[in-house]
Amino acid sequence: MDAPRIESTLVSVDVLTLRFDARARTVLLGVAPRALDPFAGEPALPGVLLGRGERLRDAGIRAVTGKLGVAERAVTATGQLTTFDEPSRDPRGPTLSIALWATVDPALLDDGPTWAPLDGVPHLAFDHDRIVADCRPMLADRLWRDAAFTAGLLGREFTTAQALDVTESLTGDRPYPANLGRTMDRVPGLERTAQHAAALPKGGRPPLVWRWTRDEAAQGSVGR
Amino acid sequence: MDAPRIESTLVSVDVLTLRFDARARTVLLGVAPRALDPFAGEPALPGVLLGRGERLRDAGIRAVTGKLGVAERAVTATGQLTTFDEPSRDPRGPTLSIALWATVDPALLDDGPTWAPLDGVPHLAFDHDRIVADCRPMLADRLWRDAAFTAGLLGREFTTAQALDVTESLTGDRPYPANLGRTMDRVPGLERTAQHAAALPKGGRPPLVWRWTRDEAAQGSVGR
DNA sequence: ACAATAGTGTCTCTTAGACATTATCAG
DNA sequence: CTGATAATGTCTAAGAGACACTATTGT
Repeated sequence: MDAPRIESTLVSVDVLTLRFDARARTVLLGVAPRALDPFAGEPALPGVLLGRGERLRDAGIRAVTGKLGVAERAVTATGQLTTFDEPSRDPRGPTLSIALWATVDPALLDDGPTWAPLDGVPHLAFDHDRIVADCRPMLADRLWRDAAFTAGLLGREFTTAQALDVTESLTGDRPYPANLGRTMDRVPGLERTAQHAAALPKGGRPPLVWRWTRDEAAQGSVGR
Repeated sequence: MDAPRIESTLVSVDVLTLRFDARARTVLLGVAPRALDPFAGEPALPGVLLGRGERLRDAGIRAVTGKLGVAERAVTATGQLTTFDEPSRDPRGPTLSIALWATVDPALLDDGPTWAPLDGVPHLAFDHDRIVADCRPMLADRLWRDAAFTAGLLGREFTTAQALDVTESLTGDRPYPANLGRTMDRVPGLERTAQHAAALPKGGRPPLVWRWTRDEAAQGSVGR
């Protein structure tokens, strides 16, 4: 390697980990208290330094598994958001932060990490408040337009009611069911089945089931 | 700095530099033959290694001024696209490439660099063919939605005909003038004036002039 | 029957797309 | 006047948004 070393910039990967809590009917963001200084004990996005030759996706999974305690197989999809480059964003020295998103399957979760509702994320270490604020519209924009993201968040099968809940969590307002149904009808690879899920314990008409025809999970393109 | 050095990944910045050629009625991409190995002599996107603590925008300007010979004040706007992380994309070793866009004012250009029409970019060094292919839709998507990008490309004032040319170059098909006019009417900060520009030497009705009310150039947000 | 939840038909308004027509220049 | 270029009125189709109404459950 003939390239400079000392002068090269460090690269970290910070992950906005999303999980849909069907019972609470909201999308949660994974945050973990920092183990080390700086900001020891304060909540932060899970992040790691990118290893030499490491893929962004691999580093992201390393962050999510290591700092959130999520099993690797629970990570259903990942993708890239944007890069933050303020030299002073890390007190240890100039460090690039490449923000990624990841979706996890709630069924495969151990307990332990902290999950905060997307509205109501606590104050975070570093510039992570800004990262969350800047990236939130990008996440909302991905819903129903990025199949890997949507499938990763909602799972292989889901009901119309869950789709409504996720949409409300991400975009901030709840669509009319008929309109969301039309939107979903136009999503490639998503199919409206004739099945109905079980009704809620409180009663009410059982909701319809939607299913991905292709395997939309396990894509999570990073870097294209 | 307590962070690892040898193991840190190198970061380069590669710039898709766009310039509108009003006479040729197309958008051109700046490419420069590489001075050094690898790929010496082959055309490539202008790129530099990111310095420690350097902002992405500054590195991008360094690449454009250094490798394309464009004056710094000719760079009207810059922004971020996406990051490419294949470890083998640079034969010298694993190097991240953060793709940026930059727009330059054609009036402030020296000659020398090579400009290729967006359709008809030659084969480029490294994985730059793929970078161009992947980023082109992102550029088309920015037009009329990112005021800094659009103003950077078209300048402070421009005609409807030029807007049609730029749209055709970026998106691949030419909108109907009436429809593009309605699109532009809805762009915040863009105003339809009553002035007409000079007609072409060949004759024809003189086109209308559009003007940015706010100073939309010189924004070029990178990293937000 | 009633409360709770979900699905659907349909009306309106906005936007996108497509032309045909009209307007203004040089020669 | 003719050829060239540009602007605009308008028709149609598609999509977004908003409700009202119907359907299916548990108690």
